[in-house]
Amino acid sequence: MTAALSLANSVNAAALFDLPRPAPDCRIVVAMSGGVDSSVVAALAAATGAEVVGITLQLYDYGAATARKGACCAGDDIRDARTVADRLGVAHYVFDHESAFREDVVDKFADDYLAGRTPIPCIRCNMGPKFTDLLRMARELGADCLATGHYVRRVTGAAGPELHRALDPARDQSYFLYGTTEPQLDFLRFPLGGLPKAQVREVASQFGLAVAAKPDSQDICFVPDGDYAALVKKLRPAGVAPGRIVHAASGEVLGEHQGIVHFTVGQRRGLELGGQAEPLYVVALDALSAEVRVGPRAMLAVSAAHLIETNRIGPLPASRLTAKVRSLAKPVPVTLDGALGDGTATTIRFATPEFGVAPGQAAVLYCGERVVGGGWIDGTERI
RNA sequence: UGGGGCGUCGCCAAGUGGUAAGGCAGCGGCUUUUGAUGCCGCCAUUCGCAGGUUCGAAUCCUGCCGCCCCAG
Repeated sequence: MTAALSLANSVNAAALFDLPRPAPDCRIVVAMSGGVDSSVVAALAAATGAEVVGITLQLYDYGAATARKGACCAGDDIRDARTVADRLGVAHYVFDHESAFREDVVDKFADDYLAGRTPIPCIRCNMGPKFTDLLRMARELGADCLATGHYVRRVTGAAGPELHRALDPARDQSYFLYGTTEPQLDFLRFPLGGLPKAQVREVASQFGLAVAAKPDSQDICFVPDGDYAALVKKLRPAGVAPGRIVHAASGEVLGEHQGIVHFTVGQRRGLELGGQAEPLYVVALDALSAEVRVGPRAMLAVSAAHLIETNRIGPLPASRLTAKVRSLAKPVPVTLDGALGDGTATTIRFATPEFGVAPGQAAVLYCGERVVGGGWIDGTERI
């Protein structure tokens, strides 16, 4: 009671879900990872008066991961989600999604690294398990929408729902969601996109949720100890081979390495190349020769990036396009060289050189606060 | 075993009598739902070894060891 009252003063729960009918007639499925954010979403959903069904996908079950802080969707986190659901008095289902997660996310993660790319499993997880599989389950359950704890906003524009950056730029997760299709977006809700994280934790406390003080998740959830290279080696023992470290400009062999999977374009540390006048960075990775090419920072500058499998959300603006090549970065001005969306390939050109653009990462396009789309970086044009 | 040069932190490298710069690498931390970058902090009681001179030496002297170059 108290919780609901004080909540009413700070947040209008119903407005956050943009429901098609009066709340009591609605069914909201909430994707519950076991963390604070999705737990608060569940609480807010319950506060609307709608029927709430929490779903947790069990994505992996590495024993070592269960006790790890910052993980999600396995072991303790599933128990946390259940505890929250019980507390809120809402239904909660756990689905074993390990094999699909492994196929859609983990295997591709390993293969990308072996190919000299730097994957972003979080984006693939959103595209597949969460926004395809879980979303289908929600529809099958007769839900009116699927709500998640992502910090991003769904705004209804003239041409339909749009995806916008979170109000709090420090929490914005739009980079990880550029692949959301318009039909998916139509069904999705992101109630936290307009709230600062501090307030989310506050709401969690107000509802008496045990996860209120739980640490934020970080790193790759399915890598138990942060040693992702070890996981790749475990999954693809034959694929990890040592090789040479070569200067990208002179061709001089500077050293050796224990596998291309340990590196990413733009990386400085871990090369163990002493005696240099200035720091050397990984400029390129060659999977065939197992060669790591390095050079001074200036060699990281690129003028353009080639994108594949692009997605577009909403209309493509004529100008004022910006792009992010990594999650934490200010969007920088770009121009688009080609079409965008429907899986086509395209090229973005940076107004000023961009540094450390790694193939396998994503480029996400914005027009102001709106996410216009994005794609996987397949290659770059050096300056 | 003739001549010349060099030997300072894992690497590069200042410092030539006054009590060990800096860079690279490494380590730790901050930041972070990818990988990175970045930022902050730490990192040689000791200068190839052994003696000597001096109030005081990495810096001067002697010997030894090691490496390099030119002569052979």
